[in-house]
Amino acid sequence: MTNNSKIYLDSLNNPQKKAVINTEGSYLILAGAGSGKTRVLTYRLFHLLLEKKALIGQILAVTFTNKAASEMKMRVASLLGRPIDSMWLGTFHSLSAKILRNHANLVGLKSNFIIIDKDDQLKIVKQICERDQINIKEKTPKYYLKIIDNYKNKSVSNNFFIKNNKDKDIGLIFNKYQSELLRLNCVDFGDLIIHCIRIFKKNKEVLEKYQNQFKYILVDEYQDINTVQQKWLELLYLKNKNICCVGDDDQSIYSWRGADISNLLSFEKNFPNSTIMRLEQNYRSSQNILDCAASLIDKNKNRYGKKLWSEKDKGEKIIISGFWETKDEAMFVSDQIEKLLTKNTKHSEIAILFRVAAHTRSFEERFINIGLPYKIIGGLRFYERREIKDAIAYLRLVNNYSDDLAFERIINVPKRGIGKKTLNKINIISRTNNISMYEASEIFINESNGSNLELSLFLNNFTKWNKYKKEVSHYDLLQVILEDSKYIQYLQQESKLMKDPENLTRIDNINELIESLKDFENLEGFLEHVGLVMENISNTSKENINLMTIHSAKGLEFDNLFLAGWEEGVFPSKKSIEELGQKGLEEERRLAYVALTRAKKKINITYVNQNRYSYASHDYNIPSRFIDDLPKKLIEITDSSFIPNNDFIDEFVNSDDISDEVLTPGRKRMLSNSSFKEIEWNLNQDENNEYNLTKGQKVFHKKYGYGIVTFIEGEVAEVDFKKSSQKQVFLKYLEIIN
DNA sequence: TAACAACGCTTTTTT
DNA sequence: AGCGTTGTTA
Repeated sequence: MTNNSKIYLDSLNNPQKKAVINTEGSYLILAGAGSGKTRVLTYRLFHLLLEKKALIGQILAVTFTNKAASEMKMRVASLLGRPIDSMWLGTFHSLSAKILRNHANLVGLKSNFIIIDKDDQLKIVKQICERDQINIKEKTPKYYLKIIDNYKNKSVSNNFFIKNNKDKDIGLIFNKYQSELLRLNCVDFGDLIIHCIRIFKKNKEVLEKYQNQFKYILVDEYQDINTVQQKWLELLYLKNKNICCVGDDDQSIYSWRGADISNLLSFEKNFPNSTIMRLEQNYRSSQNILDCAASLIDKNKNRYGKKLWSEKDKGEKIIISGFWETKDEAMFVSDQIEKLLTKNTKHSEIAILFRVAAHTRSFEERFINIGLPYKIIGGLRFYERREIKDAIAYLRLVNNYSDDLAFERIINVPKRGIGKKTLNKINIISRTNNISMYEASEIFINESNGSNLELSLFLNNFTKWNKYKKEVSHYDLLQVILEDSKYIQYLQQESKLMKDPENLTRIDNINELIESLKDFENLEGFLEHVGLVMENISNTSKENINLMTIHSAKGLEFDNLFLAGWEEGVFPSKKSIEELGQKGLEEERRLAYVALTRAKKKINITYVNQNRYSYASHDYNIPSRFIDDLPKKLIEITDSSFIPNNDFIDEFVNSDDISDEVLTPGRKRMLSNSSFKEIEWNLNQDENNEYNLTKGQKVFHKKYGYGIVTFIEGEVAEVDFKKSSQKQVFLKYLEIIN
């Protein structure tokens, strides 16, 4: 190979180049945010192929999400100029599923096993509790499931689990849960990997086959892998011992899912003779943003430590704004966004990040009002919607009559008068004869001389659909099924009754599902995809503003970033701190670090004083401590609740009646909307005159709580607050307490 | 079996 | 406050 043909290496800096061309041995690449990690990974893959170190099928590349996998696949394919479909590139789960399908019999499964989701898992646990009469008052099925799931992130052995739990019920439930999964020919997410490891350990020849096949292993987001995944990697690595893991300890944000940074910290132990490399030049963010992020993450104690630097300009300060209510926050952000849009900023370069998925709501309302296009990434996942799961359950059952979980889901949807009693009888037949519910219901009908008309109609339909399956395309099949089963009719009826406005979109979702079916060659392919892909289908090429949680923003970047909900309790999450103390706080801080480092140019942070959860409206939130962690010189704070004359309010109060020019397009649209009502600004100065505040008066303040007035001048009072020091506050924000 | 009332829990993050 | 789950009744 001449140097000429490696021209692609010229676009890399030196550390990056080293990370690409050192192919033999074990490497840990500590890649800071925005340091070109993905680039290094794709180039490394490309390099391996170009240098003929390995064939496409001899590389194992593990990513964190399916999205990342398909993106990498695309990038490498375009560098290479040919498709790389035969590369083993995917998530731990999808790769494990692929392996497991080939050797399912070795762990007592059939190769057409079904991958179940949380709902199905929970259903099984519930059934077990019911059958064994386990009290679920104090410890709910959800709790048991959580323990099982957590355990499956940590260990491969079932026995260990039973031995180490004092709670007898958990051991019992765990055992029954596992045998129930086997009986139903199912696996949960954790099992996918665990079964693989079991196969590897018990069957040397299988393990060797894969060990020999995978000459090179690549792992992305290494900081977020759990103990079981680490074991999986170690087994496959042992033969060729070429592994390259890329990660950033500062961006580990999945400990609640079993991610264990100690994997990263003990890399040299797990993969002996390894080399650690660092990528510290940041190509993404302005210097100010980097400095802010650095000063924040510096507060964490448990970290490798690295210093990111950039050749970019200082850039703009981070703007921090506080509001009373969530709708004020949404309004401010949407106005800022409209300003950006008038400056020809692309929608796709704008993102709003949330700690909690549910908090997108007030923003959505606002965007719908003013007609801004947005999309929610992550959020309510498409495949988790009720109607989608129903439709898929029909498909699952047509595809495989012994899919009992699918059977139970749709046997009475839409209502066929087949309730608990009938179902119970079928269930008993199924269990005593060791047959599927579907077969059991055939027997049930024969025994009852076909008296259950609805049930026999249901079964007849399936016989019919099963025939269709061979004759028509899978998307036509779904259409037929949904009509024959009167499912569509049922949705239409529901939406007519207006019980739930959601029902209108349900039919749209079904249509979208039928459309997306066309992307798959056959039904089996689609069902495999659905089992593994928990992400939304994003077929919208339209320009949209991006709304998502910080977790799902991992790996992404945007010019303009809005970070909403930076309040104590929300972010850092109260729950996280309560459950894990200092550790929890550090993870929250890493999350904040991830959030900040998504931005290329500009960051707006917002917080809201009033508690977001109105059912507990007695508490008021204070700004996140993470705001205090940012260097004062690099930020600008505007808190409308304390400075009523700030720009934001001026602009709003005046803009409606003064000048058209200040009106953003969205605001115009909204004002022309008859149903729009102006937001009530709590700025009525006259009210304050009614306050007869005197020195020594007990008062309540929404932000600082209870206190005693020590001094009054004009509109401002000095108050000695119980929970805080002496503060100067506006009279109008004080409530008199008698 | 289905409809309705009562109750209690929610708001962390996802393959 | 609003949802889903459980219990009660027709």
